[in-house]
Amino acid sequence: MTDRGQRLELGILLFVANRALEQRAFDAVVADGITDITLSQARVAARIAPGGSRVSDLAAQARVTKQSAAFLVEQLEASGYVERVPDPTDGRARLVRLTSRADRLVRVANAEVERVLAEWADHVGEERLTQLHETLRDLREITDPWR
Amino acid sequence: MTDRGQRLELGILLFVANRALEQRAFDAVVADGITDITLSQARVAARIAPGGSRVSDLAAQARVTKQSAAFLVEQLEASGYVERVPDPTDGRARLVRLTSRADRLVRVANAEVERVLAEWADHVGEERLTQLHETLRDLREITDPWR
DNA sequence: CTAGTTAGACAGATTATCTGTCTAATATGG
DNA sequence: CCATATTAGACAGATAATCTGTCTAACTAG
Repeated sequence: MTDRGQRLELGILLFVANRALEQRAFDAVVADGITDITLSQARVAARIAPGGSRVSDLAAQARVTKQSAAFLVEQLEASGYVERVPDPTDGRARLVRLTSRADRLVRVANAEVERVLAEWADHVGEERLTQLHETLRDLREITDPWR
Repeated sequence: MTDRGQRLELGILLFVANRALEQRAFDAVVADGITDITLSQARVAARIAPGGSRVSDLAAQARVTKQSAAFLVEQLEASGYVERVPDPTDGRARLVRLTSRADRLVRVANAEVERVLAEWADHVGEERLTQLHETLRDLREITDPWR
């Protein structure tokens, strides 16, 4: 059974799992020879939508101020991983998009995430991992103001 | 069903849930009038074991270097939330312990976490929340080198 | 068309984090 | 018991990340 006292550790458990996944993906990227990106930059890059995202949205999703997000996007742009184009639907905004230079980065990171999830599935079973995912997806409805 | 593509978002989901919980707890502390602590400091403080923890252990659990952890502990000590005492079992080490000044902090944060978890249980059901917790606890065996 | 809001740029300061080095204490293997 | 290796944490210095506050241009709603 899971009593109240133990429940307080849920935050730690979420942190540990998230951090383990993130670190494995980032380490794989570095091991692949991609060393001109930091973990903070990668966190922002990982949140860029297929068609491009606004800095404000990235900031909201990464839970940092838009100034911080803009700073990281600036560096990603300098490294050539993203480009900023005017948003056709809003003259104030610019869309941040991944460039082709980011392809390898994305591929390597995703491959490692798949590998980690396979290990997780081995450990707790496919079904429980699926349940974990679905519960978190449902929780997002009340924990994430963005989307 | 949860296909492979969707699985890649698990990292984001873990992040969102963790961050939501952490932010709610921290906001509650600030709302209670406790403003002389930062989120980073609180993260370290939340990992101090009942009998005290070594800086090295806190660093490992918070996934930062021991220099970073030492820096945050130093500030927590200056604010009076923790004290450092020699570790009787190891002459090199010092144990970081919460002081009585931290009591209110801990109480307010824990109360808010309980509140958030009650909301989560309302949203996905007690059973699924319990499953979430148990799956994450099992995953910790392979994702957390510490403990 | 006016008032309010939003996107992002700019400036400046603070906070958090890292790498590298050092000393003292502990643990280990012969 | 001693030599060696490891560990805990302090110290120094540099860098990275983050924040608050302000400003302009562009959108939105009444």
